[in-house]
Amino acid sequence: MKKGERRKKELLEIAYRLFLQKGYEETSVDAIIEEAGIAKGTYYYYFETKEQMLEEVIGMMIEAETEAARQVLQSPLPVPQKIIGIIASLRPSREEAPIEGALMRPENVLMHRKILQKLSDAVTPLLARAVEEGIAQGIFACDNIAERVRMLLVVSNETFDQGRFTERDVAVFIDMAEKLFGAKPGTMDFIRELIR
Amino acid sequence: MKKGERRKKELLEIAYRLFLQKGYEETSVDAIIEEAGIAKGTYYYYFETKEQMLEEVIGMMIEAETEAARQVLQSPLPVPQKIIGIIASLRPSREEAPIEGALMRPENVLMHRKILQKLSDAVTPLLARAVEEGIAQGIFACDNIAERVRMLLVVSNETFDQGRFTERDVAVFIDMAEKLFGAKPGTMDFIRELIR
Amino acid sequence: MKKGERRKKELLEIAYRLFLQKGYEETSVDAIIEEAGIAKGTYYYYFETKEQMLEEVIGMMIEAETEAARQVLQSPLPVPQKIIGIIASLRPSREEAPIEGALMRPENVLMHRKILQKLSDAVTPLLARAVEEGIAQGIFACDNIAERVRMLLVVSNETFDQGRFTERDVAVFIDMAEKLFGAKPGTMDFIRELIR
Amino acid sequence: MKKGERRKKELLEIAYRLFLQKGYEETSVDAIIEEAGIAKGTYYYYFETKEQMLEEVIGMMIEAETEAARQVLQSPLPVPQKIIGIIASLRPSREEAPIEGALMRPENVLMHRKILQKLSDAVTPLLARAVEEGIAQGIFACDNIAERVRMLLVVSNETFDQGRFTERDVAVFIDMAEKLFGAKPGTMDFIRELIR
DNA sequence: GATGAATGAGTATTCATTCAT
DNA sequence: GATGAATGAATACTCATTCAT
Repeated sequence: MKKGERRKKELLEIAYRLFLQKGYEETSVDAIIEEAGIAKGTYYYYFETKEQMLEEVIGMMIEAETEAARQVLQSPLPVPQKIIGIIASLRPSREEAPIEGALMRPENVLMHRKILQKLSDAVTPLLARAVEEGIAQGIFACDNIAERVRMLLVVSNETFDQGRFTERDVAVFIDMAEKLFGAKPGTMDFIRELIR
Repeated sequence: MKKGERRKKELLEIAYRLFLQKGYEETSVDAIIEEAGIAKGTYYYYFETKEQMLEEVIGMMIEAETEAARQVLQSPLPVPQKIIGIIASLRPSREEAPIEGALMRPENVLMHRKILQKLSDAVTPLLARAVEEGIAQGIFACDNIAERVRMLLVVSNETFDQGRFTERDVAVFIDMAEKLFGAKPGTMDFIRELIR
Repeated sequence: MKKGERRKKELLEIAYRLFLQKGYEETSVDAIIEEAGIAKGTYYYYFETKEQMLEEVIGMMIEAETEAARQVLQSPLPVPQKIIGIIASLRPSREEAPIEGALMRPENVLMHRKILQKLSDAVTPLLARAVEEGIAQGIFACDNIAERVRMLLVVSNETFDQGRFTERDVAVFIDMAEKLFGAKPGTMDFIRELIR
Repeated sequence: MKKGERRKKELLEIAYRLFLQKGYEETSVDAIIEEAGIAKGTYYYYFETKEQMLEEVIGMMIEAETEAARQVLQSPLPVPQKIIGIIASLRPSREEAPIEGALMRPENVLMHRKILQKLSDAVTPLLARAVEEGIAQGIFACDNIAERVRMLLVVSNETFDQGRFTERDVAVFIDMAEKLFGAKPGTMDFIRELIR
């Protein structure tokens, strides 16, 4: 990696952190360059606009997430665990940036949305493959796989991202996940442990 | 209603329209007062801050929506139709403000989110009552009603608000709705017509 | 004149002075507001953009110049004196703002050009009327009056605005002016005194 | 011509084109180097500042124009045709850079002015020689030749550069040109064809 | 109730220039 | 000869909010 590229990645990481902490709109270019200890011009040497930087930040994140998902997919875990594992890994705020609130705070809605959409697009085919695997193994039985996967993602995001969910939410989620994929009751019960 | 109140409501309606058209952040106080034909001072006589106005705009909307939902609930429709009817009425952009895109556009994500959350809070108990009715009638069979209702709302919003959904999305949605509430297959098939 | 209007005119005058001193492009909004002792917002309360302000500055100037020209036209001076008097009054840098160089300096070329064009448009009909008067009196004899007037204006501007002209320039100018309007040699000789 | 010089001339030509297209101020160094496919540093290896480059661009142009004028002067054309020919050749936008508008556009006023001034300085002596020739041939009869030549140049520039002139402008121009040099009426009538 | 003049901190972006390699 | 990363002062413009009248 060349000098310029390293610098750029460094900037992306700083920006990512600031975006999460204060929100994209609320993070000024000034704040970013101060944090990075560079001049205004240097910033604009690497990024054409602030928005373009956001795209790159998101792109970087997506790449990392999907890579992680690919790993899970290739692991020897049982299919249901794979699926839930991948879904669980999609919450960057948990592992990477343990900043309370983070993506769910109103200032971040825009970024959150963008990330979710792209992440969903990238991860859906991976999850679909896992479901097919499950069907082949007789664990699942369903059609319209991609649509079901996407629906599960949506519910998962909305239910768990807020950080505010009850045991009953989990119970319903499990019930729904099983029924979505036509699994036997109890197949997904392990989620209960996972989430706690 | 006194003169001042009327004026205030008028302002709220103008603001609501502008917020939908251009997004909350992108709508300046200047734009609002110009549209309303009033002076800056007058605006701040009625609203402490622009954000407070947003809250009131949302409040006004919620009230209208829940009132509509209450109407549906008291109607003599079959329970499944009631439920779907209420959910369908939650999309303000369709009936109230026929502005294409509107709430789903990125500028509106913030407002969208706020509205959805509050709307969901307000409407969930109404929907829950409908589900209970359905259980009493033997059409549904499930526990954790509130959680299930909320999940359905989430999926509905995410799936249909974007305006971009396929027949397969609808099929999966129907399947899921039936299973969520423990209804017999086919109970919710009427949705297919409704949505077309 | 209301409070706001007075303020606006004051700003226009300050800006005019600064534009002449430093050139339009080189005069920042910051410089103007500092000189005027007002806040950024106040400036933009009165002017939508800096360029719009330039238009207004120019408009103000044109108005003053043409008014002066009208005065000369109504005076009891001999026609040739009227014409030359009006042309002479068109050089704002001389009487109004005795700033050396001023309009002719490269930074001001743009403004200069704009002013000259508009001034020329406004003053040409006045001068044309004077020429017609001269024709009626048998002093002049020519056709295409407007075109001749405009040509005289052009030459006058280019020759005398630079401030660097010789006696021979004056002699040629006089000769040309006489011939342009078909006057007898010597009719315009008084210019020699005027310019010195 | 050495490698370095060739490169420099190439840069000057690119810059000249860009300056005409977008104006000097509006053409950034970045734009120039991108077009030329060189690095920032290389640019500053050849030119100390952007303004100095402008001077060189203009110098290059002047040289080309005066060379053309010299050619006309040595040609066997009748004197009036020589003079008008030279004047006509001074409009670079016509022959050299067929960019509509070009020099007359407000962004270019500065460069235009600089060019005109220098061009005028360089060409005046050549034109003066032509006039002297005309006097020797008995076609012209006048004094203060240099001043008259310069005045003609000024009028020509202002009248024809804008592209917007009427037949009457041409008529007045011809009349004035003849009188300026003391030529017989009709001597310059050929201009009418030339311009059409 | 209503006005509108005034505020000023804040924003993203531009660009000629430098210099170590 | 040539590179390209780095600079930082400068710029026009926005906008929610205040307050004396």
